[in-house]
Amino acid sequence: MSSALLEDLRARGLIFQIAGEDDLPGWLDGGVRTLYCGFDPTADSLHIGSLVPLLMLRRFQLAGHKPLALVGGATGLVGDPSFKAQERQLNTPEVVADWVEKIKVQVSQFIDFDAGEISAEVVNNLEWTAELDVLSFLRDVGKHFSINAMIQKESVKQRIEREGSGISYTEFTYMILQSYDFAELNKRYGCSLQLGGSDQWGNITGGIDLTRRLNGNQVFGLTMPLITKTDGSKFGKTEAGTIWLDPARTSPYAFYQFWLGTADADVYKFLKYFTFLDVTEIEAVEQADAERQGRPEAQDLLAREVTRLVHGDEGLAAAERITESLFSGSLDALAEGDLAQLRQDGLPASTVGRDGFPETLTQMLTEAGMAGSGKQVKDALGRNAVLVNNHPVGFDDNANVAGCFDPARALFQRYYLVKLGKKKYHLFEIA
RNA sequence: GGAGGGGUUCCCGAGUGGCCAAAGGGAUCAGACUGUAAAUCUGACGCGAAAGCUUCGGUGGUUCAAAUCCACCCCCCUCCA
Repeated sequence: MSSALLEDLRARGLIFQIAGEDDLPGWLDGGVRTLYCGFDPTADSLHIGSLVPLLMLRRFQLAGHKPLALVGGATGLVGDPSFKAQERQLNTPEVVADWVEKIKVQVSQFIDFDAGEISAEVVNNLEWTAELDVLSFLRDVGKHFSINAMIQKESVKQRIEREGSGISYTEFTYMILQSYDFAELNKRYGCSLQLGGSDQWGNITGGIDLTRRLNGNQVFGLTMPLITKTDGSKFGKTEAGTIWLDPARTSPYAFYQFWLGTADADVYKFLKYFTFLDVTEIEAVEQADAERQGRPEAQDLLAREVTRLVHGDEGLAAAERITESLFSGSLDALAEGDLAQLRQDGLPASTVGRDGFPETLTQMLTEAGMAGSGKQVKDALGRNAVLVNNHPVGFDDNANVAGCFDPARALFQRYYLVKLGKKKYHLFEIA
């Protein structure tokens, strides 16, 4: 392997499989190459599961190649069955079109559009599929696919074999659509490499075959490993749900906290996956952490780097301000402006009128989103896990909301910082 | 179209007339221990502060009593045509 980029990716553990392995290094070293990775609009925002491929596009661009980010306006209408246990619910074309626009914007922040020859581009596969008619599709594209081969694909096998589920013709066709994308991008842009998660292997090799048949060109595929956690739980989900890239869905603060909570067993691996720090640098951090007893520094580094990548310096600053105030500073140190700032920065907060108090604290905290149900608040109250401006409140105080939010306890006459459990904070401004 | 199997609380999965808000596991939440980590242990886990209220694909019915029985309907899977 001669390409320095591939060496680096290999060292980061970012390469799972390569199609065309023998020729890929030479091809990459031979000049500016065009590559793509697709993102289907399954929501109005991507989540951190798409982060590795997004950063991957950037890694290639930094290495001197031209990245195309494909937003699946067409494939998003069909639904990818790869390794999915169940058939997916179809969204309306209007909804998908709306999501496409949002995801275009999101994807764009990771790649450079003003880089001359290697400027990135965003493309939408609806462009070349919208007016494709069924008969042409069947005759010109479908003819190249063998059902016998398709049902052998691991990605749809469980849907075909597993009792209790099934696969519609629609989803089964997804692979052909994606394959067609590759062939089309090859024709239009000379694109010859597709990146994707390891679950995309089948779709990618399908595209490679089709491109060879349709255009007579050799093209490549590269997949990244599925991101796993040592403890076996699913990456990217937390108590609060999915970690989104959209700050309106997951605040920079929550985002930062997510990375900060990475397990030791995963953190060095994640540094390699999710940051642009040198592998040697990451290894040095690991070494230093191992030699020092106690709290490692890697999580801080990871949280900082990734938050900056996704939310910029401002987002990072906001996240750090909140974290600093809540977890290391004392409340007394907070100035009035700080509290307003925390709220602005994305600390969960709400405004309640003093005469608008609900009957019970359980209601109040549940409504604020601090717990899923009153039972959970009740449990926390019973264990002294609820603090209002650092004063513990117990189950006896449940019906005494006004007492819990005693004006004498307020910060600056109106702020109450409520802590439930070890990590959940909510700022109440009592008007 | 025919035959068979199945739809249970977030997920998996028991439960075949009362002892069922429904076993068990997972996930999740809280506590202890810690490093805002992991592992472990403890508690909670339909909703409700409580009284109580609402669940077992849907609708009706039988019964003092149904997730469990009956009828019809919807959906999924397997095999046959």
